[in-house]
Amino acid sequence: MTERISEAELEVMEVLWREAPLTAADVAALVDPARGWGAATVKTLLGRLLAKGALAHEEDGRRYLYRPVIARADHVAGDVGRLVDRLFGGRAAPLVAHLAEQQRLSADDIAELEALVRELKK
Amino acid sequence: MTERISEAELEVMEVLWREAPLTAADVAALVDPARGWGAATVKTLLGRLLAKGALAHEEDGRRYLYRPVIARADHVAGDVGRLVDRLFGGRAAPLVAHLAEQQRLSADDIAELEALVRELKK
DNA sequence: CACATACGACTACAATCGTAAACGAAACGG
DNA sequence: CCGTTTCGTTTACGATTGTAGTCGTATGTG
Repeated sequence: MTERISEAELEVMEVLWREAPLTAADVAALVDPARGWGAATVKTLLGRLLAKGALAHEEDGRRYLYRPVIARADHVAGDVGRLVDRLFGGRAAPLVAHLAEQQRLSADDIAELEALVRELKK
Repeated sequence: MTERISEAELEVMEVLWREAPLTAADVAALVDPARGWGAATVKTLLGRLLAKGALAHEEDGRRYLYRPVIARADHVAGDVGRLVDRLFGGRAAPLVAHLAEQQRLSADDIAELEALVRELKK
């Protein structure tokens, strides 16, 4: 469960977080076509994710139905946490400041942020 | 310049972003002791960073003085950008919301954020 | 029932990464 | 001047990652 999920593996997880359980063929059909993956590649990734404990499978006749074991939010938290530790000394505020500087915040985002801050202050 | 910098390599970059130029020995002496790296490991990493174009070196007698070619802010922007794309659909606001939910924002952070929002709104 | 097919398991293989050791040349110390 | 230390360069080697291919078997099809 503490195993890291690679970039390519994440693509597979995203599919299963969106909808599960699915067969390998289903997953292959649903991954971003831009990846250009064949069925074999998806099968490899499913196998690795099983080994990592990120997925579980239940038998359905002669094939498997895959479902996520870890929640997306948990994965995201781990990834974000590592980034914050690595680049921002473990503090979140500097990350927000960075986002602001990079103009990655639209007017809507800022409005949203404002509401968020109001909420947090309570 | 567009080459990715790995986790271990980043440790070396951090030293040189803090102070440069430095010799390989200096860098080895300044990396986080928790890494437990020998001089050889640091030399490998410096070599790889040179190959990636993240560092440059100038001769100083028979050894080199290393200095960053890419700015820390640029690296951070790239890393954060990739994370935002990968996990938050390219939008920064959901990341901030995530940080809030994870209680990764202290009271001070929130105050800082508030000031930031006020600034952004102008 | 024979054969094509669909599946999962196993194998492959180059690139990157983490972590060094080996080697060769230059320089310093005595 | 000769051995020792110091550098940078080259080589090493297992783990992970990206991207499949192969193989054996269960299955559906005619």
